[in-house]
Amino acid sequence: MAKASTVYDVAAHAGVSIATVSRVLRRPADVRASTREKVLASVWELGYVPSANARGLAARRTGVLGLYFPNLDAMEELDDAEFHGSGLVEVVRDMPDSGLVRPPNLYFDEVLRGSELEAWRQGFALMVGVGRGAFPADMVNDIAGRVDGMAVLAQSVPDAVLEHVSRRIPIVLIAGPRRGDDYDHVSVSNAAGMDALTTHLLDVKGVTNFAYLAGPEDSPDGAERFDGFRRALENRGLDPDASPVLRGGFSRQRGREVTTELVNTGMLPRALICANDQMALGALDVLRAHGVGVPSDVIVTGFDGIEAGSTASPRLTTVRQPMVDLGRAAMRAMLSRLEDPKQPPISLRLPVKVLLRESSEGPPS
Amino acid sequence: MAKASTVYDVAAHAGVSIATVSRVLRRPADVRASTREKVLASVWELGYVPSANARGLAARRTGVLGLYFPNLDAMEELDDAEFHGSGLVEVVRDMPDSGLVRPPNLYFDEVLRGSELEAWRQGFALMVGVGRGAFPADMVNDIAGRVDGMAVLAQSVPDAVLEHVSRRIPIVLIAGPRRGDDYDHVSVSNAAGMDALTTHLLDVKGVTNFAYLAGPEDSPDGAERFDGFRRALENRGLDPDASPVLRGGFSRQRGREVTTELVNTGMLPRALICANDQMALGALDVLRAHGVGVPSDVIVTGFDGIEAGSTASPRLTTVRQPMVDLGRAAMRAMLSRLEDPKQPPISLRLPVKVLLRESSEGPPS
DNA sequence: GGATCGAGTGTAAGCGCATACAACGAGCGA
DNA sequence: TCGCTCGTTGTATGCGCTTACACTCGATCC
Repeated sequence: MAKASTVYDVAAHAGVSIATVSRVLRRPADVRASTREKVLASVWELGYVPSANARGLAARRTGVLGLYFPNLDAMEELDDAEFHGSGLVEVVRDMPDSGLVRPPNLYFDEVLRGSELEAWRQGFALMVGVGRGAFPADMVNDIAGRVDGMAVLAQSVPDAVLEHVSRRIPIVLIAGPRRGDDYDHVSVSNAAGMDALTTHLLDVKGVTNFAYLAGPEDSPDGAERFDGFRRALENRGLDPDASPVLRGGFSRQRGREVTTELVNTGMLPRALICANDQMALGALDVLRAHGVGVPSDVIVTGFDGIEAGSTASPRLTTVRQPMVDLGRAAMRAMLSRLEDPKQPPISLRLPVKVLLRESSEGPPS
Repeated sequence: MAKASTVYDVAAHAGVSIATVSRVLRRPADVRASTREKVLASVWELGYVPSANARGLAARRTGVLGLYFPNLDAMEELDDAEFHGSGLVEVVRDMPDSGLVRPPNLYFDEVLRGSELEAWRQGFALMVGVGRGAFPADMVNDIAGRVDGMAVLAQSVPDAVLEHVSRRIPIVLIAGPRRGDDYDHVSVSNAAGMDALTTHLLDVKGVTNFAYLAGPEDSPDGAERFDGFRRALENRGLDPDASPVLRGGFSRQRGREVTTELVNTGMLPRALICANDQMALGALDVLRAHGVGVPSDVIVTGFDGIEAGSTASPRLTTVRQPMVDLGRAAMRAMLSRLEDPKQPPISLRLPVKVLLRESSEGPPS
């Protein structure tokens, strides 16, 4: 690493001009085979790796797509304790509530994988940023300066900032509400999914007595799901306002708290509809602890389709979101916009899948 | 996005020179307050976002750290079927083996999160790359040209390529074997962890009859774990070669297959030690299906500490790797190398934690 | 055999920014 | 009052690459 070599070094070493070196790397067909090999040999010998900065500057494109997340995991609060463990190994008894579980498989992991996959397929690299700290807007700006386009997760960026950076690069919104026709937008069928699930419980399982465990007030996805729930009831002539609605916070812990309330007040419904899987898992925790049978006494359902729901017992009935596809679709929309900036706004709704499992259906046959 | 504005536009609009614009953004304290505000107003009005390429070129650093993974998920094989679903919602009965489960929470997700966190803390952005396709080396090269330093997951890059790019930027190896003193290296105490777990089984549970479900031949981590297993037996005067060793492939499916063999041949041991959690979960699947009690008849243990292991039933005894910390440590090592290129090679071993759960200990008290 | 053509290569002009250095003016001490 | 310093701003250069354009030279054509 003494001093990274440049096109000039390679050109000198191979006895050609820098333009030829550049051509060998960009459009090898334009160079005579013998020259090409000479240059490649020099590249290898000098350990030459082209600077993406210089290339991007000259070519007016970076070849990078960006993905920006809000900081839902609050990981910045981790301290450094683990780096200073006393020894190499520690043996502990891990009780169900030890808090030793690892960070859950977040929504984001899959969106990220999908994004990376699609970006790669199209020949782009992917840059990720997580909004946290005092100045998330700075991070957005920073990323915006590094990429050819950026996908942004719902509500994670103030409108003003979004508008600012969108003057430089195309922006794609993932999930959340559509914001007018200003940005391309990909999301999933939240309402239709919750509607279908509720309708199944109404029609097939004959449930009429519900409680709804809602997400935080400000979640647009949560709101859409709730709408779907209400719509299903209305379609069957039931009064949607008759079902108690408990406000949660999308966390397992909040699911536990709210369910505990329900148990303590003796107001357990026949079916507990949760706005996401985490809360539903929290509900299962509490119901099991109180000896309430699921689904015999209470049916529990979630939304998202996280892995933990499929290994819980009973396995959790849920609505699976195509999160990987969400990421892929976002990148596609972005590239399509890059190709044709003047096309009309893209707005994509990805289909969801209701997964009926033992928390609503009973033991598998 | 008509045309991204530049320093020149901002300078003209604010009636200052480009140097002043640059200063306002880089070292605001060097500029008189009134000028600063004038410039910032222009920045905002013009939707100016500085080009990281130009900045990086001029400043000779990118402000980006890289993370490179091998493609263990084989996700590129996904096709586009899901994009063409017939409707918005589909309702399906999801049996335990429907294959509808989502991609597992990979090792990588957490390494990635840790990396991003630490990079952010140090004021860097993170770029990720997954090796796949015909020319993974190209991807490595591409990333290397974009970043100030790169962390690489075990065995994912050929030595020659590694050596090539390491002439341009510092490289940190994550997990896997150390390769001489050429690179900085962070890993976990695989052997010590497996040793401690096995020793617990020997001393506390009184197990003497083992079978070992090993990973693929070429996994250095797998080899270290196996060494730990053998070491524990030797330390207690047992013959390590007496325990049958089944070769797996680190996948749940392989775990199932191998365990099925064990069941069919009636050679079930008292304890089945698996080289990772995925295989252990596969073993649990099969044992449950055959009515074999865990841990009453057979004790099962894993390695890694993935989330699915903590929601399985019985919950899986395992050795938890600090994967998030692994990512963080890699970034730290990189930055430390960046600060002082001449310091001696860094080699870090992170501690692991043996988590005793119901698959070895029986029901919680 | 000279004009024409095309493949292959070189020349040179930026791309948008950071920054060393120069320039300038106001405040200061002597 | 003169020269000096310090704070503030402008000028000019270069970071490493891509690419339009010019150029060379042997092959082709009439």
